[in-house]
Amino acid sequence: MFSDTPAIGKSNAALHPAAAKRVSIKDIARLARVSHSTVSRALRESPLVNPETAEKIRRIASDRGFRASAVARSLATNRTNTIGVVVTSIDDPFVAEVVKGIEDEAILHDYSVFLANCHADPEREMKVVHSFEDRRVDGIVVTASRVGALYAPVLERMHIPIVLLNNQHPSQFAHSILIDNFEGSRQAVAHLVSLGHRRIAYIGDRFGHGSDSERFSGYRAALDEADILFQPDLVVHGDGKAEGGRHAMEKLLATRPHCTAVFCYNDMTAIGAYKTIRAHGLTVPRHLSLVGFDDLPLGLYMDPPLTTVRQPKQDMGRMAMQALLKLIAGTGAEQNLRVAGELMIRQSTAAPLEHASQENQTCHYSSAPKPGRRRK
Amino acid sequence: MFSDTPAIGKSNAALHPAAAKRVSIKDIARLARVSHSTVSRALRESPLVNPETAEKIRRIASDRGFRASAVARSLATNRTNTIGVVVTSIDDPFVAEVVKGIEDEAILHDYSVFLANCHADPEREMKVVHSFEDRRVDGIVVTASRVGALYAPVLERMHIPIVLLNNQHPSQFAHSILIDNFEGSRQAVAHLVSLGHRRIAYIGDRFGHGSDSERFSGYRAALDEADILFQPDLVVHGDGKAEGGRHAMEKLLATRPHCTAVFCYNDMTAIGAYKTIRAHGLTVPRHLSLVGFDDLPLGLYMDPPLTTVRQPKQDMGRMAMQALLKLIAGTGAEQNLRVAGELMIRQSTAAPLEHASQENQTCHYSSAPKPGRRRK
DNA sequence: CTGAAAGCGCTTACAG
DNA sequence: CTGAAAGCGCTTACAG
Repeated sequence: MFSDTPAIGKSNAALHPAAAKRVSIKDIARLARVSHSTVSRALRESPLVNPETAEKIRRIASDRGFRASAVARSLATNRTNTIGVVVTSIDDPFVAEVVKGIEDEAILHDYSVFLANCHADPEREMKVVHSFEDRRVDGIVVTASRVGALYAPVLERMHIPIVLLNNQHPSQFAHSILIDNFEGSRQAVAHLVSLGHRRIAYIGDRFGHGSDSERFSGYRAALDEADILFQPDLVVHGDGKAEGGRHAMEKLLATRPHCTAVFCYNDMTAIGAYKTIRAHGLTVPRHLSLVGFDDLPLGLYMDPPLTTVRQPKQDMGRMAMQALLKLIAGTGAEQNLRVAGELMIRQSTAAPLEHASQENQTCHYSSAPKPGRRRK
Repeated sequence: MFSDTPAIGKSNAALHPAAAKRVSIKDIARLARVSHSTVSRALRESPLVNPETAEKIRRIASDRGFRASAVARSLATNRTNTIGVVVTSIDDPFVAEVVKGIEDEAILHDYSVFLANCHADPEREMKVVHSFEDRRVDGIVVTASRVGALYAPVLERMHIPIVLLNNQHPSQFAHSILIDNFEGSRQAVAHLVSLGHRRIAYIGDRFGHGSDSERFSGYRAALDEADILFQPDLVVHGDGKAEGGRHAMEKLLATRPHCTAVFCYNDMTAIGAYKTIRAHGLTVPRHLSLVGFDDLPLGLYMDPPLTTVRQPKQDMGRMAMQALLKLIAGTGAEQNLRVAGELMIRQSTAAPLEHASQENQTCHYSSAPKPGRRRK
């Protein structure tokens, strides 16, 4: 029989000269002398096919290095087993860990992930989401979205579940994973209070940007709990990056009396603060205690290692994927998951100098200082 | 006409109850009273369609939020406009930057990128590559491949172009982008020599692992050029990570006489070395000069900032994508691109102490020390 | 400039 | 357990 020869590929190779002919399910069918339906079943481990036939088919397929086309399957099943992840920038250590969590979870469930940068540009973010729609991904996760709830109308017609991770747009969205900024910050500052600090500064992100206001609220709350008067001049703003932290710290060092501790919007801000502190010949934590937020690997290598609020980035990534999986399965409810941070106490925080030896470097604004420490 | 009503979606919605009916090219055709062929052409901006008709079709499509299925198109065209990137781990600052370069270049050419971790496990690496094959990606780039040339036979039948970036398998492969390890290391060490150092240590990766031997050769070459006798006890091995750097540095500090400078396999190794050096009450670069390799962002935040050999990671990513594009277009030649590193001189390197003030911390092994400096 | 037709490579009721 | 048939949503010669 002619149709039996190992010669593979139809004459349409002429149509796409560049593309090498790939063996298809039909080729395997011909070789195994069965219908392509049977091949399809055998390859998918359907119980509907005779075990011996199935084995034979699989052997032939494997011998030929045959791999069924996921794109053809997707067209037939209306599922791609694919998700899209849009990130601000992949070369951001925070994002990288989140993506790792997503990918690890995705692969467990036989999903592949598309990755796209949007450079924190809302327009690009929408563009990327649309390109994912074109690809018919089964779900999308967006980290640090700048669009957030504005998606709602677009999503309506897209029919693709989306979950937002640390949405930076100030509005609610049906499905999201969010770090508990308030509680994380409150604990960080409470830690400083418990060490005896009373003049505690806050270096925020750009004013009202991102999670700045939530973290600021946590800072305020901790102060209130300790009956420490809030001092507006102890609040300055950076830009969420080292550069901003450097400048903000300069401002802080220029105001008298000095603070004895600084809670930073995030680790990168703290990294910048270190630099300024060193430049002034001061030492952490001897002269100044420093706390960050995020727990980037970087903080571990600082001298001294940075006390910070850990965001379980990888877990958050996994959670996002799991939420997506539920939504895809149709068993997902609307929800905004709040993830707890964890205070990682390292060597950048200690009791203030004045505590150990009454130095004159700082003086008290707040009346009636509480007894040294305060424990929960 | 019945077929004219805006009612969209065929009755097959019953088959996939979960999947919401999507509007297809046929629905648009019905609304525009043209054939779906014409819709296809109009949407693809084919000159073969009447401008007015095209405009009308596009308007209708856009009103309905219609987005043509890339998967259907892929099946028809035998191109997915998709590439796969396999990385050891995405939460590695080196990898992240490379991926960014790839993605930026990909998006320019309307390509989407699949990302997959392989955890430096050759088996997983092959698995991931096969999953990419299933997805019919047009090309694949593998960073720090552990399989390398072993791919050859598999690739033969896969018919998917692959380019390797910093292949870690000690063998040649048709298409690769590689940093010039030898020359980068040679320059790094020559820099130390030029500062007056003569007892220069090398902390490698695990012996013979990765690019260790190439970087070691560069070290040797620089020594030879300066007529410095190679001292085996000045070569120790870490693991390419901070932990290994710490231990290796301990070993180095335990051998007498001390070295005055250390060239590290990479930045992470150097980061570990910093820690040990500080722990011994010594200071960089006063007591010891330190040079890394890679130029991770991290190095900038060290105290002092780390002198290192920069790998143009993003550029290398772009180059990999460009090479892939050529291969896909069929205009690619076999080639192994060597990329030049760049010595970034920062504050972790300086003249040795003995130079400034003859201290007794080190003594010379090599006979006939050359006159202090040596410039090219 | 337009439409009818064939085809891409699978899946899956349907009928043996 | 198996095969023939229809369909997934596009593209693209082919013939007007």
